[in-house]
Amino acid sequence: MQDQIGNSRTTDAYVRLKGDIRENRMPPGYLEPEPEIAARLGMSRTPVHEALVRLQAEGLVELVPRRGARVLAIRVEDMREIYEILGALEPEAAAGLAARNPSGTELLPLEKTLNAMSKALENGDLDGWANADDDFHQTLLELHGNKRLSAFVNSLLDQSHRARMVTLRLREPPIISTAEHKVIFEFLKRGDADGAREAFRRHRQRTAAELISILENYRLPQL
Amino acid sequence: MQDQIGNSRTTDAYVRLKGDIRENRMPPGYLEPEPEIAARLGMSRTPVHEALVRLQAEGLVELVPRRGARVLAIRVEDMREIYEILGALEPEAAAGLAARNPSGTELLPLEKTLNAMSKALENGDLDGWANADDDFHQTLLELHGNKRLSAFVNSLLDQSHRARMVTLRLREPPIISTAEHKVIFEFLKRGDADGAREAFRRHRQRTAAELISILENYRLPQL
DNA sequence: GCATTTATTAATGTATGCATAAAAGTATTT
DNA sequence: AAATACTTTTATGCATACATTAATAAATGC
Repeated sequence: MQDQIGNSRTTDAYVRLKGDIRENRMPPGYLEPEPEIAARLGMSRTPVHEALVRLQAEGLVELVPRRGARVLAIRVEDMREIYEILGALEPEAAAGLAARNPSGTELLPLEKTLNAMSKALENGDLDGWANADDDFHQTLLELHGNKRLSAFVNSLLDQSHRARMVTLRLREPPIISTAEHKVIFEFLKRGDADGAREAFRRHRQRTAAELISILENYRLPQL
Repeated sequence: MQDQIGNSRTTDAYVRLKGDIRENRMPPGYLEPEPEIAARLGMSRTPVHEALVRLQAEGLVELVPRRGARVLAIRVEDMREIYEILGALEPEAAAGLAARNPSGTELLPLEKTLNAMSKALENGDLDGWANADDDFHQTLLELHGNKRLSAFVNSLLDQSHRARMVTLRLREPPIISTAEHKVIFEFLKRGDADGAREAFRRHRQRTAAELISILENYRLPQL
């Protein structure tokens, strides 16, 4: 009696809960006991608990001793931590990728995300833009090939997803950001490691500063 | 009927298994079914399974469908991945710490690890040296304060621990390494961010090259 | 009416049972 | 003796039962 599509119940619970958190159906601060979640997902506590442990390891929820699982809010300090790490890792990855002079074919998946980004920007589709943005960063890391690096960055992007989505709506359309991605892409294509690194670093510094100043100006200590 | 010292059985299992892996009592490739582990640790399968899931998330074991948990070997590519990430993160952390001009008092715990390192080196105590080395890196990150960064680097150090211990015995005493740590410390004390970053970068580059060349020369594709 | 104590509820950690399914071992046939 | 089919063992995923203990509600004393 396995589940319809997915593999294990645990994975199913994990995916669904993560989606709920990502899309704010389970907003930050939301606290729900495991038995309730289990009932909601139509399974027993065991797989739910395992999924929650995974989500806790990824920093998305906190297991509160006798209360249940609480969806963690993202505070400004969290964003600082996350951007500091991204700012150290992603430029190096970009440089590494550029250094081995990737072919146009190899960079094709990355180019696709750029096109998606531009199109979404034209259409004023912010959600689409954010997805393409995530895709760009993930694809770049996959091309670079360091599995641990890409898994970790992915988890940081997951953690910050909600905050980025909120601030995206509190500012001008991401024209500069889109352009910066293109610049990074050009450096990669040209095989210019230092250029790619610096471009990425600037991009990260700018986005970090922007996001944090929005959080502070709008008095959003957490979301 | 809680356990003697520890908190939960799960944590107890986690700590013990991690220790077993770290100290090679469960060598790479070692495969053991969960019920057997549970019997060995004197508890039921549930907490053992949870502990194994945690260890799997940290990249120390692999859960093989109907066989049990296998201790993962560290291959050269893994070491490359790990050192690439450390090489990007640690120098930035050191620079960040230096940039805020830490006081001598604040750096005291770090200085202690340096002394321990020197002493261990004098006594030819390689295990002691390796512990002090780990302590230095961990302490530096704790001082820097980025929790996510320090947790992640810790997990990378855990993963590479065995490999580093083996190579440590296949080379000259770590005189240069010890000196490099002192140099990094001096830059931190002086509040020289760029100096600290570069010193750390050189340290990581050298140790990575050294370790990988040992693995290759001794034909140790995995350990 | 308020504080303190007691009783109740409810959530978690752990153990265990069960069904499923893969491995391993055995037997049968050729 | 080898290959195939069959049986047995065993490991896992999930469900569920139980004990412990925290949180809440109720009750008692002041």
